[in-house]
Amino acid sequence: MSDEHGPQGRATMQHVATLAGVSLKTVSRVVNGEPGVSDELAARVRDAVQRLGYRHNLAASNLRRGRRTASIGVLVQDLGNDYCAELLRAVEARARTRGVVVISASLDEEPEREHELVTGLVERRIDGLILMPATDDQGYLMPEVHAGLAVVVVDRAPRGIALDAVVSDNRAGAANAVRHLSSFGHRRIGFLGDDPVIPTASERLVGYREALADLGLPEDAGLVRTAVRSEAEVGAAVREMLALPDPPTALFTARNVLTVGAVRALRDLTVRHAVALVGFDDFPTADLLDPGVTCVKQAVLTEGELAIDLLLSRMDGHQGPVRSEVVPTTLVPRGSGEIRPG
Amino acid sequence: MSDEHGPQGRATMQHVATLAGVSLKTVSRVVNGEPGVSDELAARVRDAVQRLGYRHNLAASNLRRGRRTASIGVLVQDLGNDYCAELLRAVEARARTRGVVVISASLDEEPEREHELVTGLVERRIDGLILMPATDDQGYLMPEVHAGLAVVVVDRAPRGIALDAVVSDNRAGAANAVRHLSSFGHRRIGFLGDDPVIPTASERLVGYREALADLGLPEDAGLVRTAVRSEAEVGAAVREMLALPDPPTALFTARNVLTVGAVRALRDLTVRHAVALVGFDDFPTADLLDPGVTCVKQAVLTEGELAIDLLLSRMDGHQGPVRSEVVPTTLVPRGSGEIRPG
DNA sequence: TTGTAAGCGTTATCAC
DNA sequence: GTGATAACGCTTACAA
Repeated sequence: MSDEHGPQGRATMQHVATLAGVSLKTVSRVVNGEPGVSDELAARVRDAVQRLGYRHNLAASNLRRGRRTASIGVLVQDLGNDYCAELLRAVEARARTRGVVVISASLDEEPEREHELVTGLVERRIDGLILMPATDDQGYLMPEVHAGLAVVVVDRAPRGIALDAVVSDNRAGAANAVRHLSSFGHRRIGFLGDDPVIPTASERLVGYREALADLGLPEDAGLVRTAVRSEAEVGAAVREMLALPDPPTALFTARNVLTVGAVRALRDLTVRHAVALVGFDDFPTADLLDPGVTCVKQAVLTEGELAIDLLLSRMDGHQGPVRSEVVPTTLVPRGSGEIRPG
Repeated sequence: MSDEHGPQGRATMQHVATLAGVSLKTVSRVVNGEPGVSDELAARVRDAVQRLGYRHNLAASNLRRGRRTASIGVLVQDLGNDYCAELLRAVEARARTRGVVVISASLDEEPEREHELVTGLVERRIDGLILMPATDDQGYLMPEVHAGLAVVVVDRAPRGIALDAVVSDNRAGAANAVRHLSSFGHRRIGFLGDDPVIPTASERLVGYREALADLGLPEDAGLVRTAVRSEAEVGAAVREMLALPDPPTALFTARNVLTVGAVRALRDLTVRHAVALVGFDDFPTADLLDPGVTCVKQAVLTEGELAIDLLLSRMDGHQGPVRSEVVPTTLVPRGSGEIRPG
């Protein structure tokens, strides 16, 4: 509460020891709650700690102990995205119970950032890493894993290296969306997705195609738009697709941002009750829109919990072979996906 | 890429030096890009670094250098909330340009967690802290600030200590919402807000009351509901309020989660086009709902940038008096706030 | 250009 | 019980 020391710099154990009139080691014992210190000295030490505003220096402590830093990194594409934010929350909750702090950052699909951030985190000696990769090869992590870094990849399957992973069943989820639309009579279903270099985007496209093939529906190249990145771009894509001579009667959007953009476009075109829509990845107000937006919901909470559990087990020394969890999705019908062709 | 060392433990500079056949100091020079090392030795060192998978240990480096850790903490209420997530993104973007990593966590309005997390971060010797307080007194930060920790408080004014702060103009924003509704003929405007121990909640309530007084409208205790915490609770509150003998013709919800809950309730009651609604704090699909939801929008990006700029300036040694930024809000009319009384 | 010594704040070892 | 001393991995002086 007081200020025995200057406005700059922290008191060290030595300062505390001097003020308390004891040795450095005694302070260390008190601070670490080790037994074998008389009540009187312990009290003197605690008093000095208070007066100096002493705070234990974990960096120095870990350096000497050779212990872990009790910190993990979580690298996702965009902390502003609901999927990523929820994932982080799930990880954080579980990490806190272990006294582990979470260093998080967004990659924005930039491989460069992934490299930079991983380097920064490794130099800070994080104990574990949960990664939603922006690179198309995570082989560069090999030395880190070898040196004892625990790594779990989420949302996208790891490439170029065998790592524990947690992913949604993207193919099955996408295929299910198409089958759902087909069951309501649609035969011309448009696909709007991200750049297929992003594994989830390509998996969802594969699922779309598989379902079309299964259903005996022809694939029309004009109804497939990939590399649609933003809400603005998806609006233009929807407009173009619906202006085709033989337009689709239903749309499947492969990411939540694209779904919202498509809803906006359909509303502007006043066809929101005429063109069916199913989106991959849920979003908070999907049920409040008119019509409600039918979504393929990912079990984000489950994925986050699986990821942190896998990570913690590795951090605890688990040495077994790589584990891969594929988490099923659920289709939530809300109206937009149950519109019949006009 | 190779594994000269075991699956546990990291190579140190000494290992590199031995393998390269040079002194420890030479390795240090190469790793830190200091001049004055012959090309040949530098190459030998780099080769050894590669082979051993050596990574610079920032903790040890900082310990000796007495330098900063190039890390900051960001403690918000809920990383899943759009306001918090956007704030974090803004902070993160700016921090990255300075090589500063961000350790983030959610407090969920629990003072205990704030204390725990701050302690953990201080023990890790973060250079700065951006805090959305869950405590009603941040005086406990005094010794940390004194010891050189840079702190900026966001969203809620600091209490019990003078700190740099960035807050929305909650009173003016709330008052503006009420005036807006009044200008459309409403005289009975319901208030739904959080627990008034939360400063933003009480400020918004004050703004509501001030506007009523200014407009010469009577305040009806039955139209004011505080301590509404969740989406579920707000639904019940809306139902009760609208069941009153003399129900409100308009609602003002003081937080985005409550706004969404109110929209859901109004829809379920099939009065969404009959009862006006203005919400404090914008949310992503507010324009897509039917009617669009009129919101008092906070300049989150601006707030985040101001916060990190204030923090960085303190971290750079700025010693001036405490600065307090009050960021204006904007009312965005979208339909729900322009409904006239029935 | 390269290497040696000491020390950053802490803890482990082993004496007193 | 308590305290000297060395050491963790690194960088700053200062020599060579």
